[in-house]
Amino acid sequence: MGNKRLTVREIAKLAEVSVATVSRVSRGTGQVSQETRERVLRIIEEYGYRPSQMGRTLAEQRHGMVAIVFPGLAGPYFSELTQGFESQAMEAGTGVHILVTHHRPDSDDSVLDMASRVDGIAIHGDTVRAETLRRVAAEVPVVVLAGRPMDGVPAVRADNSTIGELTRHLLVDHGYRRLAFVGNPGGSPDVTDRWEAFQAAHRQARVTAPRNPVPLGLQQSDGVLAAGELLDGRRPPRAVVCANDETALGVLIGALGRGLSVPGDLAITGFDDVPMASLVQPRLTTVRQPIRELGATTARLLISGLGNRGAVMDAVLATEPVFRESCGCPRT
Amino acid sequence: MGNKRLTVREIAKLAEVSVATVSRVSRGTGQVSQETRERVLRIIEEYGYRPSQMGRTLAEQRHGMVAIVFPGLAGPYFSELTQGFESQAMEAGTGVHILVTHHRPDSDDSVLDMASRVDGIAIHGDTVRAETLRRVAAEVPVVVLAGRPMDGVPAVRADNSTIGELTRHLLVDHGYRRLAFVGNPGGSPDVTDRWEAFQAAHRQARVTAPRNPVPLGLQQSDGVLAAGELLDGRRPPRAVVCANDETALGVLIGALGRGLSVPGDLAITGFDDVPMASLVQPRLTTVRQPIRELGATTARLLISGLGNRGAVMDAVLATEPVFRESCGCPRT
DNA sequence: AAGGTCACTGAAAGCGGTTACTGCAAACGT
DNA sequence: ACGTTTGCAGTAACCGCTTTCAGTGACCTT
Repeated sequence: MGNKRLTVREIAKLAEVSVATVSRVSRGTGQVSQETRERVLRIIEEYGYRPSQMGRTLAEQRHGMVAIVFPGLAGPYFSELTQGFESQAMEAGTGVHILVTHHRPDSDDSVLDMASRVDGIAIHGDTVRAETLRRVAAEVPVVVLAGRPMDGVPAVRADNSTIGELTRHLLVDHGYRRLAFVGNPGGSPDVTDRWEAFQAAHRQARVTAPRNPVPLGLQQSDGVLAAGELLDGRRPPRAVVCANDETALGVLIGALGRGLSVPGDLAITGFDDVPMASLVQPRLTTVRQPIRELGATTARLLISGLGNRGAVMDAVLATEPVFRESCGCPRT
Repeated sequence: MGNKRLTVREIAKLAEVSVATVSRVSRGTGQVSQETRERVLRIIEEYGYRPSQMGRTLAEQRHGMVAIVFPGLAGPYFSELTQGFESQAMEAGTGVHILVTHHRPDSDDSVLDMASRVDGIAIHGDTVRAETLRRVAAEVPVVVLAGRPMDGVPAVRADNSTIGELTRHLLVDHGYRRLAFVGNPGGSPDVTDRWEAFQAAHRQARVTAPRNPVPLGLQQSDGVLAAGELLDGRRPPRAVVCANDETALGVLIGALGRGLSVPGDLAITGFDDVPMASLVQPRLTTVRQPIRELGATTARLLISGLGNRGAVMDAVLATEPVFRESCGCPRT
């Protein structure tokens, strides 16, 4: 186990050729006679030689690898995002390095460090400080994922304003009053946008919006916590607009567990349209966001951007409201 | 953006010293006079020089990086695992590369490729073929995570047999008959173990076990699907033993959505004791598994094993049953 | 038959660091 | 006063691979 690997030179010696020829054979470039090629291949096969990536990287001046930086990876959102990103990277023959910050304060260092291990970095909104973002962008191409473009760093994001349509639907079409918003606007640019769209919809409908959101995280357990906070209080809301589906599902579980009827006693909406959203009872009204496409677009922009600068600077992907039963609409 | 980085030689020229001195200053080794050190540091600061990781790697013959290979990363399990692994790696000053296979057939290549980019690899059970595992282990230290040791490759795992205690509890203490098992034993060594412990408990209690499990994945949505399959059939089970908490929560949601009472009409148990397990209503009876510790132990074993061979070969972490209300026990 | 083309192969120069070894001057010991 | 230690800095040899450039026959052309 862990035997030291053979190098080109050793293989070259064994095959009685020069290192140049071994390199040509192993990467299939240049011309090598049929006979020599076979001899070298036999030796490579026999000794299980695989060229060292670090040697290759150093010589080629490229890593064949990009990184994607996340705050955390719980929940289906990041899973989908990664898949979209990876599938696209794979097509370009590029590896993907996933870096999770877990909101650690020293994670900015890791990101900086990463800059000299990859050819490009996609950074999820609000995972590193602006200063760090600039320094990283000075070394390698960077794309902001689910955030706003900044200092010439392009961004890819989804249209969060659609949550305003959902809010309008609850206020106007269903006539609900006293809505609550679950999500921490300070936590990510996405949630900031959504909270603002929620407020804007209230203004348009001339209904007073709640002064504060319920500033919790984006996981299902946060939704359950939010349900406790909202429903055990003395003036529970009539409807809850959640920053994402996970928290909406948490609120739903919390409400059902308390014997409440959804949407009868409490209407609930989410954002993302994860698989669970259409599986629960009642099915969740939400906003469909092309998460996988978001990841794929980011990867494309990042990888193509490695060559040519100054293409798309701010890709905003369309989203659409999905009306199901959790808001009070009849099943169609 | 993306300017080419400065090299040691350029910094050396700017600071009017040799590359050796720059290297000594930047890594804080060897002796350098106060005066020279300050001059070099000033230049480094001024030009924002950061030594290239790949140059360093090549010279030092170590990457300062280990990898962890997962089948996917949906759900809290992998999130916890990663955190445990990373926190431990961080203490050792080692970076972590996360590789997600998504069950792609060509992912074995990525894993092999990874072998020349890191100093060690932790591979989650059943994510790569045995043959691949051997080849990787021939190049770098490898630890199997949540799987069995193999061909001299050490493993770290949790004691899955405790699910047998839970099964016994349902059969004997509660006297339930007609249990179902949700999980695909072919999907991972963990589920294999759990399915076997489930069957063994039936034999011990002299109750006929169901012939087949409900072979679905480990995500919450799979649990909802399982609920559909089990509860809409003509002989629904009295209790469901799920391979993990996520599916158990899915089954719970499915059952509640159908207007069933849990545990009155259907008892449910899980495995993992994720945060949600104690938040839902009724709270979930499950097996507590030290997921974070599992990750941490794996990292420790992997990183320490880089130096000395032949230490622990099979670490089995203890687990314990957690009896709450979803199995039918009264709330304590 | 001389000159040119072509296919193949090897020697050597990097890529960006680290570090063993060497050199030099100043300080020290006897 | 002379040899020795000590502190500091530079030269050059790697680390594993790619690639340019040059060299060598064999084969064509006129």
